[in-house]
Amino acid sequence: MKYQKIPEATIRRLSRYSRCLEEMEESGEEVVSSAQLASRCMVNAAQVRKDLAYFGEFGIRGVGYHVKNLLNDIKRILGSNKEWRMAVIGVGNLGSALLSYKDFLKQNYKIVASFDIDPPKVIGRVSEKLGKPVEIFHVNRLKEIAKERKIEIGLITTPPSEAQSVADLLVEAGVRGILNFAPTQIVVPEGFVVKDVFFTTILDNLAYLLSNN
Amino acid sequence: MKYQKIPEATIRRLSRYSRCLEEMEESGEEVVSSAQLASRCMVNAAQVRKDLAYFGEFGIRGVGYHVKNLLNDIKRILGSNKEWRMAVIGVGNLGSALLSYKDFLKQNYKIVASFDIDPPKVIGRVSEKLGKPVEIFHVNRLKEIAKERKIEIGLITTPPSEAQSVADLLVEAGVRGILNFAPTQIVVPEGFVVKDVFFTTILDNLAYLLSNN
DNA sequence: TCAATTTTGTGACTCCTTTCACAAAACTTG
DNA sequence: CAAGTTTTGTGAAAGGAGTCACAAAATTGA
Repeated sequence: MKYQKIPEATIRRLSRYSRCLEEMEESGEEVVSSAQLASRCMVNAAQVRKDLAYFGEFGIRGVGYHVKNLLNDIKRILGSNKEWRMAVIGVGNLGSALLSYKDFLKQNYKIVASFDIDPPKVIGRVSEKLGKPVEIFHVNRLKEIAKERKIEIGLITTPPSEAQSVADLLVEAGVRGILNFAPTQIVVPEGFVVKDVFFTTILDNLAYLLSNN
Repeated sequence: MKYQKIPEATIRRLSRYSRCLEEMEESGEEVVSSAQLASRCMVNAAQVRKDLAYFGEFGIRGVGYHVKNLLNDIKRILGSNKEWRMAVIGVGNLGSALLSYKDFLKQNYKIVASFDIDPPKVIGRVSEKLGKPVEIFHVNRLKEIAKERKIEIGLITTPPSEAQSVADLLVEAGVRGILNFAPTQIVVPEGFVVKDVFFTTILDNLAYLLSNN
């Protein structure tokens, strides 16, 4: 295998494979072929093999892939085998929903702090939801707490008007990854990564497909 | 302009242009060039023009595009000019956050009903949040209410274990569009459309980028 | 009115992604 | 152990998507 640039789409699919493999592992399946995994993930079997080929050889010809091993390998590739420490900034409706979002716990994504301009307002509701409540700090302590708690990813769930200034704070605090739920484009320096989650963009997509089919 | 298949990516970008144009309209800008719009949306100027060219000619050579007209045209193309009637199924933390999600109101996406297995549990919290509270029905009334209220898009925010059966109900009720927040693959017949919003998939993406840069 | 300027719309090119097709490798069975 | 079967890994082909570069169209100003 020679080195090549890895397509963004490949990474997205790896995450999908990872999820499917987890389900398979839970239901006790030990070996899986590229064709089985592909049909489960709604992709082409050659695609599965090619995606994996970017990173090495993981299968046994004539047999397939060991579910457990492949899952580990994919998680190692994605970097989702380690625990990622996250903070939520903006503890409104969406923010507090994320604080108690169960799928984060199953995967290795852990929210270790949260921030708001008006911290006390929601403490009660959040702590009642979880076994171990996530503390809510005032935003002006973001830099301090982010360093202290080694936060690596920030989830921005503020109103759009505040998103860029929160992003600036995160950058200043050295938080290199941002998941932006605020429906506005934010800009960060080289070396930092922003991924947007814009519900209305996805709805626009759906609306287009529904209008034209 | 001859007919061509329109790339999925083009549709996503149109939604982005739409958002930028809205901001421009609000700030009183009347005319915009492809270069300006492009830099604002972080894409190539030729890309903007090509995306639009799939659907016709909207600009004036030597001048640019009229913000207002272009915005209308794009919304018409996307189908986001009409009001879309939606339902939330699964009124947990995420579901109720969506019920009071402000950006839906600004765009033409309206939640007109919600469903849960245990409807009364959250009524108080939801209704207190909004001017006009969204009613919560028992899931077994989904088909009935969906038809009555002309629901076109369903937002699935149940636990993953229930997602497929909820999708089946939506299909049965003739709800053609599904936005799936439950972290599991769901299957629908030809003619129905599912878009997934998997937070952990996006985090996996982020994790990969952070691990390898 | 006409030359200079601006900016669109688009054919051609390049680059990237997916699919195909088959040799190579491992396992199975008699 | 050898022939048959299965399934991987991968070069080559096909298919899409993004960028470039320029003619065409509109405006401006003298």
